[in-house]
Order: sequence, then C-alpha cells, then structure tokens
Amino acid sequence: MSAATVFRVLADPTRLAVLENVIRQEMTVTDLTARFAVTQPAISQHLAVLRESGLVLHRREGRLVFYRADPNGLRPMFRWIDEYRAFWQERMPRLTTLLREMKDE
Amino acid sequence: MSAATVFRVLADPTRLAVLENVIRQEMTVTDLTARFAVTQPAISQHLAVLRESGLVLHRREGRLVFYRADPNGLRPMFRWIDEYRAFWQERMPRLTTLLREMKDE
DNA sequence: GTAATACATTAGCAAATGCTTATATATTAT
DNA sequence: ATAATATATAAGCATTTGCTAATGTATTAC
Repeated sequence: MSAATVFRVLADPTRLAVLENVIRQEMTVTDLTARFAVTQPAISQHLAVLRESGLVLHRREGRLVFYRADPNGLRPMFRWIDEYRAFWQERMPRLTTLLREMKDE
Repeated sequence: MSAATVFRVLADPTRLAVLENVIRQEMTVTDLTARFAVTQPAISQHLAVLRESGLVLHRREGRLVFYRADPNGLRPMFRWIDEYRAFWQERMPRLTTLLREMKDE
C-alpha cells in the first residue's frame, strides 16, 4: 500500500469522518449511518474502501458488523513522512525518533 | 485548509512525486517536466493545486519560476494526526511530544 | 522591433468518484 | 417456512479529476 493510496482514501470528507468515528470507538454500520447525511449503501461503500486499504478491521456478531480503525493502516503515511524527515526536521528538530517509532513498530 | 483537503492534494501519484522533488530541492517547471512522463501543462496544473493548498512556495527569476515545498503546508495533516494521538499512542507510546511540536511550531 | 524561451491558462475529453435506488445475501425472530 | 433486520453489492448517473492540444502571457535574446 503506497502513501498516495492512503492519501486518496483519506481524501473524501465523509470517508475521513467515518474513519474518525471508528477510531473513537468500534461501531456498527447502522451506528455510522445514523451519524451521516448519506444512505447506508454509501457508508458501506466507504467502509469497503477503508477495508481494502487496510485502514479498518471488522468482525461480525450475528447480523451486526462492527468496524474499528486499524492503527497499522496509516503506516504507509508515517513511512512517507519519515522519508522526508530531514525536510520537516529543519523546522521540527526533535521529529526523528518519533517518526522512527511510528514507522517501525 | 482541512486535513481532507491536504490528503486530496497528496492523493495523486504524479502530484505527490512533484512535491517530493521540490522537497528535495528547489526546482523550475522545466526541471520538473523533464522528470515526468506528462506534459508541461500537466505539471503546471499540479503546481497550481500545490500552490493553492499552501504546499509549495514559488519565486520568479527572469523567465524561470522556482518551486520549493513549504513545510507549513502539511500542518493540517499533522494537526489531524495529533487529534487522534491517543489512538496511535496505544501502539506508539512516545508519540505525543513530537506531534505537539509539529502541530504548534 | 521580432523571435525564442518559460510558464500559465483554457477547452475538451475519457476515466474515476461518490452518490442514490434497487436488489441480493446473511442472520435472527416468529 | 416466513418475515424482519443488518449489511453488501450492482446499476445508473452527475460531478470531479487528470490529461492533452492549443493558446495566452511574460521575459530575454537578437
């Protein structure tokens, strides 16, 4: 998964907001649908994109499907940031070790 | 400038690669055009998007226009990461102070 | 001046995207 | 079994996107 792919997935405001919700807490599709002005299929489609890009995990419990963010999903983004570390570092001196952790662990 | 906007700008592989080039070093439009398989107008259009979203700076010198990355351009992204700090932190314990710097300075 | 160079902008187009409606699939309740 | 609920998938459509070709605008060279 490339950084550009992760950026593309996060680029849509609705999809980003869906991710933000499942970062805060695990949630069903119905829960999510209730929080947005779009239909359930739209939410399911966003979740499919988030799933395929490794940004969320899901588990089925009866008819309910619970979604939650996968912290590993953003690793390509962290790797990208780290790759240009020297550049950000000019302005943000103590950045190095932190990004190292985010990238490697 | 919202995080989603920054993500959208970074989402296109060509445009991301253009940004990566001007991160490494200041460069003219002609320089950039030589490095990609697309036409000069395509490069100029990507640069326009990067300019309007605050990701690059430019200066004119005669007929040449030099572009370079603006490190402040990614601040919305860093702010977004910081907003969900607690979540990443579960897996990356020493993340806090670093993101603080990136966000605030 | 005129020509050449560097870059930006416009118009047009094919492909991708995000949405809705309709429908399919899976699970639970009766 | 049948109906109801939860979610996924498909089809269709309007909008956005990234590209090229053509043209416009500065600036420098002659």
